[in-house]
Parts: sequence; structure tokens; C-alpha cells
Amino acid sequence: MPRTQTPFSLEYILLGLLDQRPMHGYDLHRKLSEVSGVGLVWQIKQSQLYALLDRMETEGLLESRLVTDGSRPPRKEFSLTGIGRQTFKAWMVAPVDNERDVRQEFLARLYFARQTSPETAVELIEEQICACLEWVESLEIARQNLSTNQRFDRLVYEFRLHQVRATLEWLELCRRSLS
Amino acid sequence: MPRTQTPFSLEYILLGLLDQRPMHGYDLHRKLSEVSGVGLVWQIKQSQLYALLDRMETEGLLESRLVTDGSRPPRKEFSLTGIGRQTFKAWMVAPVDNERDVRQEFLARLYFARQTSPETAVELIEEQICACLEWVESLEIARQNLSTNQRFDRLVYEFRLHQVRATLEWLELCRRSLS
DNA sequence: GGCCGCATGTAATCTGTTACATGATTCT
DNA sequence: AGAATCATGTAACAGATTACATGCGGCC
Repeated sequence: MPRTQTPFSLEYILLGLLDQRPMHGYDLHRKLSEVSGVGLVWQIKQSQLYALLDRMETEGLLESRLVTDGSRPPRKEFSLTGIGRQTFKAWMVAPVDNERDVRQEFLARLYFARQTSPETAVELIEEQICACLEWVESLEIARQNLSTNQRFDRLVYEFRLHQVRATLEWLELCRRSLS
Repeated sequence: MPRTQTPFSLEYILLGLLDQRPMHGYDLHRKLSEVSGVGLVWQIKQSQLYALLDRMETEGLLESRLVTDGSRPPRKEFSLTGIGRQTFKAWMVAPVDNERDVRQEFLARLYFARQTSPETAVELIEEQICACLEWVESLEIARQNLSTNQRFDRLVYEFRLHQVRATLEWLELCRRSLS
């Protein structure tokens, strides 16, 4: 059964982790609870995790097999299907289209892109730089169209410009660190 | 009946708008749909708005009276109670304690603080600057404690530092524009 | 006659959180 | 003996979004 909805961010994180190696729920939760790697930018609650894995399996993104290892509790090991892998790759190489998505979503994509290959990461970074430059441009236009009495609005646009410019500087830094 | 839970952000926005003058639901929605003022940093769906106003009234933050104006549909005009006003003021003057809350939550507080008085706004800004300086400090410590092979983690901390420093620069700019 | 603005809502659904249930094994 | 770790879940709820329902008055 093919899926109708597009997956949301957390689903891609799980796809990315399972693309590296098959894992069971507990493993995934541990990985996302670390204060390093993806765990630094995204966490998940155990209850949500198991529900999500179930749903992703019925949606055809994952497949599972039961692993019984001696005396330990049986584990349900998940791995990517073809569609799952394809869906993940497409997500990973695309830049985010909103400034507020840089903090979590872009960092997550970068995490996986870096593990794929330096070239993949550099390409992602460069596309994100392009997107940021467009944001700067439209923010500057919006700011210029304000009348002098809209002082608060000006502060808001100024804030966003500061944030995007800081993101741009950081992206340049990332690119340099990968060459 | 006194309320047990603390209100969340959107409730404060509504309190703030109703502190300026009593309004009915439709008015509030229009105000938050403008691409200027608070509407620039926070929006609300009509359905959520009416549900929220109901809840806030039963919680004792608001009171309402029916206004019938000739042939037009009757409106339910809301205004703040004493507790409502008190709750709002306490929220408005406090800095946010997480970097990701600057984008919406701090900007909203600043919007209302500026309308209260320049002094209120300056005080809020200065407290937020203090909070930012602490974030910078702990981010720098976290970054320094990384081993050289945790390159992704370093990028994450570097990103957050860039964002907080940009926020700091912008806050200084805000302060200057108010003196 | 039809559409837009005014004005108030209900119902269903989605993502995510909180709290709880269960049971085995390993560590102290 | 008791606590922590391994391992999988269920149930209830909260905040927010999407879609829909209703009805009046004024304008083109």
C-alpha cells in the first residue's frame, strides 16, 4: 500500500538512522537520547517512537523482522524498504525553505549528508546558501517598504535579517570546514 | 474558579491585545491576521481563537458581555479581569529562557512592552541581553569540552553561537533605538 | 442573484507529551 | 533484596490545523 501523505521531519530522522544500519526501537531511542550527533538536534519520546515505527511499516517505508537472542527480550529489527531509502535520499539533499527550519531540520539533513560523503554535504550547504540569499533579499525589500512609523515591524525584519545573515556566515564556515 | 495551569504563549498575546482595549473574537482575529505589529510574529486560526477565549473565560482571565448593535450580528466583547491583567504584566516583563523562544515569544513581549513605555521595553531588552550572555558562555564551555573527532557537534554549537550572537547584536540595536 | 464581509462556532484529525503497564535480566 | 537496564507498548490528553456549518447585511 503506497503512502499518500508526505512524511514529516521525525520520520526522516528515523529513516536516516535505519539507513546506516538496521535497528530496533530501543536502539533508536538510545541514539536520539545521546547529547551528541542527531540527538543534539532532535529527540523523541519512547511512546511516540513505537507508534511511529508501526505506522511507517504499514506505510511501506520500513520492514521488520523479529530477532530472538537467547534469554534477552525479543527485538523487532527495522530496516528500510526501497521506497523508504528513496524517500530519505530525496529529503536529505534538499535545502529547507524557511529560516526557522534551519535550527533542527537543516542540521539533521547536514548530519546525514556529512556521513554520506563530503561532496553531498557541500552540495547541500551551497543550495542552502542560495536559499538564504533569497531570504535576505526579500526581507530587505519588505523592510524598505515600511513607513517610518512602523518601528516595531522594522525591528522584526531587522531581527530576521540578523538571524539569516548569521546563518549565512555559519554556512560559509561549514563549507570551508569540509574542503 | 482559580486556574491551575500556567497559560501558554498564545493566551498571553490575547491578554495583551485585550489589555489595550476590549474586543470581540472577530476583532482579535483580524488584528492577528495583519502583516504588521504582533500579527507579524504570531497568528491564530479562528477555530482555535474562539475555543481559547471560552477557556480563558472559565479560567477567570477574561470576562465577557454581549454587545448588540442594531442589525449587525451580536458580538461577545471580552475584557481582562484583575487576575488576567496581573498574569499578563508578569509575563511581559520577563526575558525568555531559551534561544528558540526569541523569534516569537520575545518579539511579542517586546511589542507590548514598547506600547507600555520606552522604559519597560529597555528594561526587558537589558534583561534579555543578560540571558543571552549566559547562553553564549555555556555554549562556549560545551564547545570547548568536545573532542576533536566530534566535528558535527562542533558545527551545531557553532551554529547556536552564531544565532545567539546575532540576537545580542540586534538587542543592542533595539536598545539604542529606544534611547 | 451572487459574492464578500461580519460574526460565532463544531467536528475531525494530527503531532506530540505525560503517565502508566509489563516483564525479563543484570548490577550492586 | 532492590535498583537499573533492556524491550515493547497502551491510554489519555493537549495544542494546533483543516474543514465545515450557519446566518445576516450590503454591494455590484
